[in-house]
Amino acid sequence: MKTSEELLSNYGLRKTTFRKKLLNLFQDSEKTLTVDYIKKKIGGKNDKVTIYRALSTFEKSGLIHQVPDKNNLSRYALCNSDCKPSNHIHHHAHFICDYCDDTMCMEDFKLPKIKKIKGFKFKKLELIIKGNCPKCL
Amino acid sequence: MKTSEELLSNYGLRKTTFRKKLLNLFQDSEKTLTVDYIKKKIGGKNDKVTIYRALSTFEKSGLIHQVPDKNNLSRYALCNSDCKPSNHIHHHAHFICDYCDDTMCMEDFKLPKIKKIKGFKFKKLELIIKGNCPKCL
DNA sequence: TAACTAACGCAACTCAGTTGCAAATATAAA
DNA sequence: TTTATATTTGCAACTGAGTTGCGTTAGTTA
Repeated sequence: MKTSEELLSNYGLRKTTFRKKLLNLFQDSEKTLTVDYIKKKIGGKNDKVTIYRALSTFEKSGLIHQVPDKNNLSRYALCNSDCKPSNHIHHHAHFICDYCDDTMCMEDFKLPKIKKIKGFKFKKLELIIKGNCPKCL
Repeated sequence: MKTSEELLSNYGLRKTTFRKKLLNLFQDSEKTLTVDYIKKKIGGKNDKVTIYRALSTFEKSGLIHQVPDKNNLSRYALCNSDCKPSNHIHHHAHFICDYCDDTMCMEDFKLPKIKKIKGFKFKKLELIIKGNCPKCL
C-alpha cells in the first residue's frame, strides 16, 4: 500500500499535516467514515470545515468516494487506484446496516449491466443493499 | 385508479382535506415529489410540518416510498397497490437526472438477484441510475 | 529565504427536517 | 344529531449537517 504522502503527491495535492492524518485514517479503516468519526479521531483543533473541505478535495481528485448512510447522510471510503477526477466510477455495491448504520463497500457485488433507453443518458449506477451486518445479527 | 378517499380508507387513514389533496397530487404526477413542490402546489396555509408528517404517515402505511435526489434530499413517489406496512418493497430502479434533479421510478428495470453472504442479512435493494433525462439532453 | 498560493480556523449562516404543545377537525359512540 | 375521544394540524422554536467569507497559517516554488 502506498503511503499517504505518496498518494497525495500522485494526486497532485498538498501534503498538509491534516490531510496525511485523514488519509491514514481511511487506510486504517475497513469501513466508510463519517465526518463525526473523523472529528473524534483526528479532530483536535481541526475544525469541521477543514474536514468537509478536505473530503471534498479528495473526492474531486478521485481519492475517495461518497456513500449515503441509512439517513442519507454522507460517508466516505477510499477508492481503488484506478479512480481519477475524469474517471471516478465504482463497480461495487454498498451495504448499509440499518441497525448500527455501518456502511461498507462490497467489492464482491458487481453492478448489473443496464440496457439503454431511448431519450435517456445513463452515466452512473449505484447499488445499495440494506440489511444487517454480522456484528448486529 | 382508486380515488384518494378510497385509498385512504383502504389504508386505514383519516380522510382529512390535506391528505386528500396530497394524495391527488401524487396521483396526478409522473415524477417523484419534493416537500418544496408540494408546498407550492397545495401549501396554502398548510405548514411544512404538516407535509412532513403526512408523508411520514403515508410512507409507514405503504402508500408512498422515499427516493433520494442528487443531493440526497428526500423525494416521494406513489407505491404500487401491493405495498403494505409489512411488505413495503420496490422492485424497480430509480433514475436521477443530475441536471434538472428530476427523479423518477423506472419500472422497466428490475433489481438484480443478490447472492447470499455468510454473516449478513440482506433486506432491501436499491438501484439508482444517474444521468440525464430526455428533457435535459 | 522570500514570495506566492493553497489550506486552515473561526464565526456566522443556511436550510432540511424535527419536537412540543395548544387549537382544530375527523371519527365513533350515544 | 350531538357529544366524547383520538388524531391531525399550525405555530414557534429548535437541531444538526453542511456552507460561506475572510483573515491567518503553512506548504511549495523560485
